[in-house]
Amino acid sequence: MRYHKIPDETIQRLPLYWRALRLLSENRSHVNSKVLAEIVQVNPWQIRKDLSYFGGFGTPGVGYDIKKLSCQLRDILNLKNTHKTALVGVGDLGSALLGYSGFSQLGFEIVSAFDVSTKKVGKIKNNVNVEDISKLKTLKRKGIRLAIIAVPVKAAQETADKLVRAGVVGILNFTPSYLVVPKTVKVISIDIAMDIARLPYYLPTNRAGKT
Amino acid sequence: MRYHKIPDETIQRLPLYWRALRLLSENRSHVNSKVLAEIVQVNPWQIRKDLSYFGGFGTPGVGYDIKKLSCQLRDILNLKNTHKTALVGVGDLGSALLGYSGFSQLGFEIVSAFDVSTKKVGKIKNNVNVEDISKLKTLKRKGIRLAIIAVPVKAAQETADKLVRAGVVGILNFTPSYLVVPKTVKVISIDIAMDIARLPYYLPTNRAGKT
DNA sequence: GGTTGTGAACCACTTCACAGCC
DNA sequence: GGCTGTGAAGTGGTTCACAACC
Repeated sequence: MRYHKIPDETIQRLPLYWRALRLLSENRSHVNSKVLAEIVQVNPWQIRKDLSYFGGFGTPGVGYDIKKLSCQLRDILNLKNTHKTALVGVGDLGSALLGYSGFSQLGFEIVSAFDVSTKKVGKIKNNVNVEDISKLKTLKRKGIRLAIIAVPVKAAQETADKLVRAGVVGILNFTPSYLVVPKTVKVISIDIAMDIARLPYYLPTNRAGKT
Repeated sequence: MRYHKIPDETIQRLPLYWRALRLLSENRSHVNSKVLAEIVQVNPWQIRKDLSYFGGFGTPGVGYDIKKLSCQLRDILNLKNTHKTALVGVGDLGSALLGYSGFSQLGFEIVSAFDVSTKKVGKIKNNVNVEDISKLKTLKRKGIRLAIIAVPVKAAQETADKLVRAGVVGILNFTPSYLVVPKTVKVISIDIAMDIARLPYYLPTNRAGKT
């Protein structure tokens, strides 16, 4: 019954559990679903169900061994070894991402950066040398299989195509466009503008609009 | 039947429709659900259902008037007038957000920025004066009701509390923490790290793990 | 003929409830 | 007694199919 028809929603919650466990591990050795549930703001049975998709990690009457569960989640999420990552587009957003500690904490290491601007190529940012976009082909040789796209919208698909040709199998897309890629390549899109755009909907106004 | 029990998922899709319509409006005056569906990568009947929650905007046999629908979506999403917004935390991320054109395109205007660091206070970034965090109280007087939190995790809840006290009713939270706020305040959290963390799960490996 | 709008059917995730285990 | 793991029930968003309309 393992690894079979697991809801995407479950996969989305696993990192939350994992992060909570990391914090908990500083103070205690065990946790039950009720306590964990409160931290990540979901129901206890949701957590138990999620974890049960991958097998029983807990002990009835006791709860979950934090160290052990943490390790197993890390394994499931495939975060055990560090992932060398390339960044394409070193503009405002790209630069911010280069300095973003969240990546390294999760085991991502931006080892390569690319841009089209001759102004940026050759510069060194956060210990990473910015290369010309034409050097993308070298990714395969370097064993880099993950990439972050932080280029202007119009260049997004083209960049994705190049990355796929360079052997990239996972893409973090920060542009607001749907990328067409082979089924073997996984794209996760982060579209900040679209998240932001729905905030005003929920604000108190003269309208009746509410959930 | 208007404004009653509308799925959150629908609200999340409306901005996508809106953006697609903006692009389409440059070339044509009408669009049907099939074409729009292809652009935003959802099913035609999903679009029709979503729109039907708010009333009939289309014409059978013809489709949707792009200008009209666009305008109506903007109205539903409450994006008609610009929203003055405050930014708290002018670090890497905060700075990137200050230069982010996505905000202004949606009608958000960052008119005020705050930080605790004496190094940053007093500086001017992207035409915005960085003030000391203690000046947050002035938001109410200035009529600013939206805020972006881009501070370190530990300061997140404290910042949220201050913002609520200063009359803020909508918060964009870029920190990885659950914010406790009154029910009248809407928080939208953007947790980049958690989106990123699930990418490796989908990568082809020795494991059997797949959806 | 083409397309919308929508009640009904469907399906997938969530929630429940309890057997099983410590 | 306390807590997990899970089949079964419930719920709500998605998909369908077709009547209504241009």
